[in-house]
Amino acid sequence: MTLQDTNIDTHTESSRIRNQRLEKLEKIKSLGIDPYPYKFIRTHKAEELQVKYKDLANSQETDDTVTVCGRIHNERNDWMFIDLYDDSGKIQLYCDKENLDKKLVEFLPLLDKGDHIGAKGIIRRSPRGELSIKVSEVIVLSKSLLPLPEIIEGKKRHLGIHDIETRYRQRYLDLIVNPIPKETLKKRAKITSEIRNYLDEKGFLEIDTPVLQVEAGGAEARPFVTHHNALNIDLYLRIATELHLKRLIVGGFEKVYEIGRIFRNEGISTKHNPEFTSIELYEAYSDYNDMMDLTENLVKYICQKVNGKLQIEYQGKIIDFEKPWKRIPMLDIIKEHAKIDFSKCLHNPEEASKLAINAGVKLECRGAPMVCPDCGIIIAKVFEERVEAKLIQPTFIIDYPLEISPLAKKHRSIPGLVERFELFINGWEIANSFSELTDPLDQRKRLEEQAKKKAAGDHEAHPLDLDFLTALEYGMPPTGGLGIGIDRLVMLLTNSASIRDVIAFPTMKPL
RNA sequence: GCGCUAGUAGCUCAGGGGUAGAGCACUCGGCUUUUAACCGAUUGGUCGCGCGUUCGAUUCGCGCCUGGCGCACCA
Repeated sequence: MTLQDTNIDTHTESSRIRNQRLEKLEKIKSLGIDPYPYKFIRTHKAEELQVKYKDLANSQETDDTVTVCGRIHNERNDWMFIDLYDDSGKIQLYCDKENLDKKLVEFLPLLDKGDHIGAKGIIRRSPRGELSIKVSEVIVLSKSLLPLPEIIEGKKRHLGIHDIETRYRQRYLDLIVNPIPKETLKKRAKITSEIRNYLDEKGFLEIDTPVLQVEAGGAEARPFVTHHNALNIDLYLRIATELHLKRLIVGGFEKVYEIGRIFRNEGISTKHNPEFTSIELYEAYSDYNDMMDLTENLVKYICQKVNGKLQIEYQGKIIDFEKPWKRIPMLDIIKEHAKIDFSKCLHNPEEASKLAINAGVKLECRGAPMVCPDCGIIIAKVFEERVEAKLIQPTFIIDYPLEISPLAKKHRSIPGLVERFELFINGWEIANSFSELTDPLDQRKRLEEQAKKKAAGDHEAHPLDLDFLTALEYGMPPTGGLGIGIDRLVMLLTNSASIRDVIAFPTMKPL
């Protein structure tokens, strides 16, 4: 049900319920009570009380007066018992009507499930063992007009939503009634804050770079376009933070990072949201080997901090972060899984495509045959098709073909390859890293190649960022760079099946 | 973008070419130390939207909308 329904259609069941609550609201106001007051001071949260009084015996009553506040989730015995929830948990309120102020007894039926209330009373444990507050005062803190969704599981009725669409579209409802989304988002916050702790400790500086850009570079992806009215120019939403962070290295910062939202104008799936969060970091005087160590240590640190252990279960699969992570050259692992040896034909696309086709890999892009693919693209295709899904345990794939890595430095000993790695876990690419290309002339050449592709209609080719090339010409120190997809890492560490579960408000088509 | 699948009361779901069903919620009454409180009664629907077939469509057909899953693209 949407608010529109309640506003426009006065004949639905939901509007009938809303009207009943509006009548209660009016009655509350007519008693001189503000149903939406400004502030409430509580002495305890629910969980604090549960801990503090865990040893209180059944039927025991204390002299301790406390105040609590939260949302009513359930009520029993005609408002004799109220289940009150705050963000720490539940506490039961007990309204002993025989000994309660008559005004309060009359006021209680004006409440509804979903209302926020504040209550004052003494702590007791009921004869059946439920810690309760025997209330002397109850005030409304926010009158709720719409009913919260409830579900019945077996014999238990409780707040909840089954409908997945409602959960994502009205996430506030999901968060009110389901414990898991709240836990997942808490863990996500923990993950990003621990990443910051880890990097800040190591002397990295977090710097924000522009989201609105004249050219969206640093990755292969289609950008979103927007318009700046005063300048009367189209701008792109960034698809990576790479090129600006590298400018900061040129500028003299030696360790920088950014945790930021990036935007890619692509399809939506359980693993893709149009806006997602990456962390990119750059460290001067380092190479991709250093980045591999950093990645492994960082992810292990995060996993330990968030889950308290290094073995996790993801959708039925055990993933072990503890053992040293494998580091395998891309060509070797292709040889292992696809029985193709590309090492002798890194400069011979005809031979490479013959090997791929013989092995049964279709060289197609969007269903159409590839036009003159170069070696790098062929190798990447074979890798994606034959290897990627098998990389369940954390694995570094190292030394990528040059053509698919226009921002990475050429391999120091193997012609045709670059110093690049990607980290795979559960068959997903989690991280991407290079010994950053710092040679301004080589970089210019490679971006000009990309520009040609772009001109030929490849929407995802890298644009030519002339200022970035100028920056490199002033001199960039040897630098290791790393990018990690935060959302997928959070999915793994929270056992979430869909990226929508780790994003508070995932992109949905409007109704 | 393609394929499969779903949409019926506030919630969870059943049904099926002939007046639209259940449980829970809501409202009312009873009861009063409950935790699914309990007992009773009432209320509640454009069966996602549109077109077609039909005497008659919520049901059958086609199209559309929205979601889910898978594929493709990608991270």
